[in-house]
This record gives sequence, structure tokens and C-alpha cells, in this order.
Amino acid sequence: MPITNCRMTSLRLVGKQTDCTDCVVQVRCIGNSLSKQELQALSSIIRTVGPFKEGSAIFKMETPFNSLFAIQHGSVKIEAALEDGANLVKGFYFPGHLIGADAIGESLYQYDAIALEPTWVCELPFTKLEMLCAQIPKLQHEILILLARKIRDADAAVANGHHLNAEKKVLLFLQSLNKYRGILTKKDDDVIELPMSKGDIASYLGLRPESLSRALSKLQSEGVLINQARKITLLDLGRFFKPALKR
Amino acid sequence: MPITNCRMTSLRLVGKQTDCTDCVVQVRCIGNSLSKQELQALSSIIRTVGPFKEGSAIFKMETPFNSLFAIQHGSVKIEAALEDGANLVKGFYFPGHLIGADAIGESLYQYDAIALEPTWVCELPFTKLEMLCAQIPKLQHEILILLARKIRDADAAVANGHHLNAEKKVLLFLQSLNKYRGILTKKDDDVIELPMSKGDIASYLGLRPESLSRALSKLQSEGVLINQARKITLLDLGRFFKPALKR
DNA sequence: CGACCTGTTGAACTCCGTCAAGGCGTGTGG
DNA sequence: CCACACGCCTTGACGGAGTTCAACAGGTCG
Repeated sequence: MPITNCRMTSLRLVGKQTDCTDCVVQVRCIGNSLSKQELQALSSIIRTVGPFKEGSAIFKMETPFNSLFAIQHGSVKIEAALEDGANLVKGFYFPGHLIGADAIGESLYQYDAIALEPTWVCELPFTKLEMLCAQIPKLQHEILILLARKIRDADAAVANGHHLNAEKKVLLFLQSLNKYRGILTKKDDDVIELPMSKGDIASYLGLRPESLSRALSKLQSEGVLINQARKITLLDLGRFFKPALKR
Repeated sequence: MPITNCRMTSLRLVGKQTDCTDCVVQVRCIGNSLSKQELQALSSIIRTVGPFKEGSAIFKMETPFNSLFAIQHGSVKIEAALEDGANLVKGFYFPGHLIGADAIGESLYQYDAIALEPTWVCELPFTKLEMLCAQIPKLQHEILILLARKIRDADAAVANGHHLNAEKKVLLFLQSLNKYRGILTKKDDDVIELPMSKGDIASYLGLRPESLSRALSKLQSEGVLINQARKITLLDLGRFFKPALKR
């Protein structure tokens, strides 16, 4: 589960591709520690791309890796096609998140990045970013921290996949989603509007759609949440988690 | 599953802590692209530490994070204690591997690193390494690639955890272990001497020890391998994998 | 020799996957 | 406007892989 503390000032972007070197607020997942001058140097190598409409790809597995992408507005799912044709969803990302970093050192991206709603991203050409890092140690430091966090998140996902049952996986997913979207939208009413399908969530959690559906039904019957199509209301997570994560 | 292409010239280290600035071959997971002069700069900030005897910690969760460690000789398991007291093994690492990188940006290490046999490591003070990276872009590039590979490995572990059954997990583990140790020891006889316990392997694969034992027994009865305490002989992996990884 | 730890084997149970059917909302065409 | 199809989600019944609990074998160390 990708979790960042990054916030992003929401942008009122016009509906066409822009090439703005002036809007320094573009990338808020990196650059927070930089001076104004350094931020301008960063701004000079990046550009805003969008909108990507729902279902369209920001990059695909076959695309040569050249850039990282910071999500500005919208949401993105990362998925890889398995050899048998099934799709495996590897993550969901929101404004302030960086995607594509795990392709560093490879010639191609590792999977497809698909917009879940109208989405704008900020392109960071990797070679230029690297050169800038060499000039700005603070930027290098930020990138290293960001990659390390991605490793920690992936490690945590492995551990959770091993020792949590379906219901706990679902709840952990929902609360991290809510926490994040709470930061973003400042809504604290515990209602989550899902930008992705239940099928995508099931795939991400390593469950069959039927199992996810059953888990949600059971949680609803226990009064933990309310499950309505693409809207989920969290009622009483504390009660559920208090019986202590048994192994 | 950690896989690196790094090779390492095996060192005949004396059994006491050494402080060798001359042995440039110390760290072979990074520095491969550097000039002689740059390698010397790298050597000047690192030092060899060891031996750690079996069961002793190179670092623990409570240890403040200051350094990365490249394994020179021996083997290391990474494990975290869960709140209920159970231990979760998160990885096994061998000469040429780098550990501790996912603590970057945190004040403490994320888990314990325990030697599985007499082990020497090379300590890389992180702050100094960062400063060196700013001076040597090639080194910065290597570090970024190394971190990205760790992300890919962890992502692959998530996917494997989801759609492989116990037997396939075991075989995948064994062959990656064998591949790696083959590179190291130049033995190609497909006999693996396990430095870790079966319990550790089970934990790493997300299985109960009983399930691992059963999987190994079944594979032995099928003629795929021979299971003898801490020695496993791989016989015919090709046959097993040919029926196509069915989801 | 006996205590202990690790690994193995057996039997019963549980959770999730699988297969099948049906409900619901949406879009399309008549 | 309704009829229908289609995709997505839900529900039910069943089976199987892995867990759990228990007993035991084999090695090591006191």
C-alpha cells in the first residue's frame, strides 16, 4: 500500500497539455527541502502532461523507460499482464505519488500505468533528474528517501499478504486509502469514493472478486462498514482491530 | 527473493576486526563502474567488520540507522519480531548483497540482521556515502539502480506470494538460492547447503513449517529433489516447471 | 542417558478458490 | 419508452490447499 506524507496544492489545470515552467508547486513529492532557486532548476526539467482519460495509459510495459511521473490530479492503477492473460494490479496511486521509479536501471517500464479518472501527471526525465541530483545534494537525499520508502511499503505488503486474512487485508486497505484521501480532500467523514473497481481491489489484495465481496458483506453485517457499490463508509474500525491482530 | 548479479572475489579474512582501506575489492555490489581513483575514495569511507558469529546481530531494530552493510563473506537473515512474539523472516542475503537500505530516511533500522554463519560485512556510513555520491555521479547512478532493483524484487515477492502454491514457492526459492550460490561457489552440481533453518525458510515463504515439510516431501516423492536435513539436491526442475505456471 | 530443538507425519478443520447462478445498473437499439 | 444485453458485483454450494493440533523421529548437547 503506497503511503506518503506528501501533500499537494490542488491545481486548476486547463484541459490541455501544458508546459509550465513557472508552477513550482507541480511536484510536491519531491522538492520540499529545496530553495527557491533550486526549485526553479527542478521546474525547468519537468512538464505537466494530461489529461489522461479513464482507462488510458500513462505508460505501458513496452514503453522505453525515460521518465518518472508524479501524479498531480486524478488517480492511477499499476497493473501487469500475466502470461495467462490475467491482469495483476500492483498498486494504486494518488496526487503526490511518484510512479515508474522501479524501472530505474531497466530499459522498459515494468507494467502499465492506467488512469482511473481524468488524470494529470508531471513528467520527470530521469537522466536530467539524475544530473540535477548531482548538483543538489538535498534533492539526491529526497530521492533516496523516496525509493527507500517504496521498499518499505513493498516489504510491508509482503508481510501483510502472508499473515492477514481476507477481512483484515480489506480493512487495512480501506483505512490506508481513507487516511490518504483524507489528507488530500480534508474530508474526515470516513466515506470513501472508490476510483477503482472492486475487481481491481481484489486483484491488488491477492483475492478473488468473490472473496472480496464476501469479506465486505461480512464486515457490513458486523457493523464495521457500509458497502454501497463504489462508496464505502467506515463505521467502527477500532472495534474490529482491537481484538489484536492475531498472528 | 534477493537476486543480484554482483560477484565478489572471496576474501581470506583473518578472524579479527580489520580496518583495511587498501582492499578495494571489499564492496562489489557497488563501485563496479568507478575509476581506480574513485574506488579509492569509496574505500576511504568504508571498513570491514567481523566476524559475526552465528546468531549474532549485525544490527537490530532498536539500532539507530547510520550505515548500510555490504556482505563480504557468510550469510545473513533479516527478520522482524511481530507484536505477538512470532518472528517473520523477510529475506536472506549473501556476499555481494547490500542490507539496511530500506532504513534510509528512518532513524532506526526496520528489523534485525542476524548472521547465519561466521560473517564479515563492509560498513558504508550512509551520510558519507551520500556525500560521495554527489561527487561521483556514476556512484549515485549505481545506488539508484540498486534501490530500484530492491523495489522490483519486493514487488515480485508480493506477486509470487499471491499466485503460487506452496510447492512452486519452494522451488522458486531453491532455484534462486542455487543460482546465486552457484555464481558464488562455482559449484554446478545442484546441491544446496542451506545456511538457514527450514523454519526460517517457511517463515520467509509465508508458510507453516509443517506445510514446507509437506511440500518438500511431495517434491521428493515426485523425483524433483532430494531433501536431506540441511542439504537439498535439485534433480529435475525443468520437468516440474514445464506444465506451465498455472496461475 | 534424558532433555531439547528441529523437522516430519497424521487427522481434522478453516478459509479461500472455483464453479455456477442470479441481481443490479448502464448503455444501446428497437 | 421499454427490451435486451453486457459488465460488475453478489450469493450459494462445493472442494482443495494450507493451517492447526498432536504425536513422534532424529540429532545434538548437557
